Amino acid sequence: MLKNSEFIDKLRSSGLRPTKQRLKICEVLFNRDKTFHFTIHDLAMQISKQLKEKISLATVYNTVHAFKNKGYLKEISINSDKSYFDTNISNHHHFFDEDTNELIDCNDDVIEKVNIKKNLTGKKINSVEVLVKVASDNQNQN
Amino acid sequence: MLKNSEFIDKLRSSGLRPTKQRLKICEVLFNRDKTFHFTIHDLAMQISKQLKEKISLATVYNTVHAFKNKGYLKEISINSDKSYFDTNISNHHHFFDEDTNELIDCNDDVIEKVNIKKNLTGKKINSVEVLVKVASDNQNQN
DNA sequence: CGATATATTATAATTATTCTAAACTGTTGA
DNA sequence: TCAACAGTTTAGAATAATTATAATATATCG
Repeated sequence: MLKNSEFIDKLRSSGLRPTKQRLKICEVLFNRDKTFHFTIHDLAMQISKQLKEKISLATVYNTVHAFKNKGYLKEISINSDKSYFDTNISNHHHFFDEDTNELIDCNDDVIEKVNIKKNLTGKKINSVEVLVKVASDNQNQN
Repeated sequence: MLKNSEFIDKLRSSGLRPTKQRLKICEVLFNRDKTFHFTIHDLAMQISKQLKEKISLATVYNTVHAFKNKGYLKEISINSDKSYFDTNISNHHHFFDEDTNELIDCNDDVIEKVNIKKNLTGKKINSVEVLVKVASDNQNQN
């Protein structure tokens, strides 16, 4: 659970002024105990549920991207029509439940460190993401 | 290098009648030595480059999805505005070059088998995909 | 070949995301 | 405190990938 001043710090360090709308976004994103996996649509829904007024989608997109660029949010590689983000920025991987389109964190006890033994010359590794797609045992998906 | 009759088999087993357009799609997809990573747009471009006439995008989408569902093509999990596919359907992983938006296969000597030590109850693992995002060493991306 | 079911196509519809320009607000300095 | 300015918000337009539609064309099977 974070305080307002922490949200302001997060915004300022991302190059954004603290405004009413952005503070609300921070509250929905960061004022929680557990990791939050979301799409922009999810986030906008939660915000308008909590506020009477709506926040413009453009503002949500801009703020989320600023946080992503600063490293306060992680974008997750899934092939989907939407982009998924994660408030857990530590190095971890995911299950993706194809039945429910839900993302679930993989803890350390699920996947051990993936070792990249060779890299492309002249390139730097920015991230290593493992996605484990699962589905109900008694039906064929895809 | 495959023959026309092999394309017809592929189409038939995917539940599709062999038509002129679909055979052309097969040729572009499967008549090659090396793995082909592509987006629908890439594929449509290559086809119209090789033919005088254009194939409707709808046909390309439908055919690619039928092949994907049958397992002749693999969809790759990347967060992008487009979907990427791979003609290499064996179990393997990828580098994604963020400078060029290019996908490169990881051979066995790059990543060893990823071991999933625990799975969600009642779920079956459909795939395990590792994506290694790289970028030029002397610039900051993202 | 002829009948029928399936394909192709151009175009419209849909959806996520980005862009735009006008109205609004936080900030800074007097 | 207040004015001026730079940065923000917003609705709505623009863009781009993908899917749906419905009329026309083609493959298949007898």
